[in-house]
Amino acid sequence: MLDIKFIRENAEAIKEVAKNKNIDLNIDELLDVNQRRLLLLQKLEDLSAQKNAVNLLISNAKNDAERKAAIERGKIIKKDIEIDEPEYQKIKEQFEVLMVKVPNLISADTPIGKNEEGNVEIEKTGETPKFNFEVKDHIQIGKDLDILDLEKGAKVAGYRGYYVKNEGVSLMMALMMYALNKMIEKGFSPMIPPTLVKGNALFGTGYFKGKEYDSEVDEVYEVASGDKEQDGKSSKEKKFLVGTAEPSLLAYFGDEVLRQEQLPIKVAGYSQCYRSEIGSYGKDTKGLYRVHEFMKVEQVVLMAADVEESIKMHDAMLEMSKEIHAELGLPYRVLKICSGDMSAGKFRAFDIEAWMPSRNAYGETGSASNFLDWQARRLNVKYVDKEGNKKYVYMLNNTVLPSPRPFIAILENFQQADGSVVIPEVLRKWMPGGIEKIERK
RNA sequence: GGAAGCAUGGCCGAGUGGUUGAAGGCAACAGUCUUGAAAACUGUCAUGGGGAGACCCAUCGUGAGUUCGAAUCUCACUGCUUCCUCCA
Repeated sequence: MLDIKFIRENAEAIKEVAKNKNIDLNIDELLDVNQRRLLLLQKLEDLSAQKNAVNLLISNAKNDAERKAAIERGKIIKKDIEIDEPEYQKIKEQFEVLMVKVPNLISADTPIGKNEEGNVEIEKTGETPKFNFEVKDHIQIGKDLDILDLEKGAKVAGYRGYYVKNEGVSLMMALMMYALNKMIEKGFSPMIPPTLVKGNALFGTGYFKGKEYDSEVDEVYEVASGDKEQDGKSSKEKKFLVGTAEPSLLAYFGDEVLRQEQLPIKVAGYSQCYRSEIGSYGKDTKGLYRVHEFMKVEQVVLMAADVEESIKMHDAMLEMSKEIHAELGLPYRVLKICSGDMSAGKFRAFDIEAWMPSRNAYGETGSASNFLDWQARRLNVKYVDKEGNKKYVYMLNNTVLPSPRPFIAILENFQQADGSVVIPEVLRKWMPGGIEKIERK
């Protein structure tokens, strides 16, 4: 969300961003609705002022006649207010629906592009492996080593379901432990946040495109049955499954006023993640690449409102992802995300992609985003700066490691001629017995 | 499962129908004093919105209601706390 004053003063720039982000929004309509809203608001406020004046007359009346006359006048004003009030509510709602759609500006270095094809590769590191034997994909490797079972996954969980088994479990948990410990070393506080949350956490972070959840466009699961109240009835409060720890981690600070000395706040969350994958039915239908649930370590930062500093922090977070990929020995590349592939709230974003031999391509394994204060306005998270002013904090987030895709990359990149898979050295301390490779039984 | 209570500014906390947007304290900021700091003293200090401004409007968990007038009364909702009971 942006400030309406800012929108008014920068209408042309925002129109440009909306166009570049492929967001269907008429800024002129918003400004017009706002004009009408303000007109009505002024009228109502004027009536309220009259009413308040009459109230004062009543309490200071010298005699009964004076009092009675004032009371009568009060009643008339009240009627006028009751006529205009519903009209105002209506236009206010219209205004809010439009406001929520307004995109954040994009950084000067963000490439302009229509869609993901406009993303710009800014770095490519590591040798992609050459194999002198027939390369298998992670599905085959997983089956051969008895560490992955997709048939049973589909049987029990349906489309995109999966079971991880045996050393596969150790490997996946090792990835999570490694990522979490890495973040603790980097000064992030670890958290296990809730994954079943109220709508506001998802609205506040921008995962709902509108004010309310829309199952047609929002890639979020709504839980069908609410919580049970004390009286045994179902709660009316809707609950949702998060697609990342980010909403839970950021909403933790919702409606709070922090002190500048507390900033930056750095948190790393480990959570299960749920994605309905709406709108990607035909995509990546095989294997672990696109699944409905997985584990992930996510990092978020809340910091003082300084664009330059936030860009530095954003870059530093990307560096951590690069370090992790390098330590795992995965060839990777970094993309600068273009306007058309950026969601409404983002100011600047990178993806990191690891090499996946079976795809003969890089596949996304992480995404680092800088939202400036766009999320903080929705979540209402402020801080008091050194001069005593209240400002919205800046919020950034980045994938530290998701569980399935790096798992794919490891199986496929480190497969050996004998069918075994070598475990990256940094993960071995989390493997039972410290094993160096997963071998066929 | 039973019973009671609470929700006020960055924090704590007073306030039970009419200049209460709200006492007091803490924190913060500015100043005096000091070589500097601390202490002490003085002052400033809720948020959002409208207006060029004087100033005006809204907000005491949320929503509705009673009233000419609500932080204060009524109802619903949400959250929290305590006690008993039960279970680990």
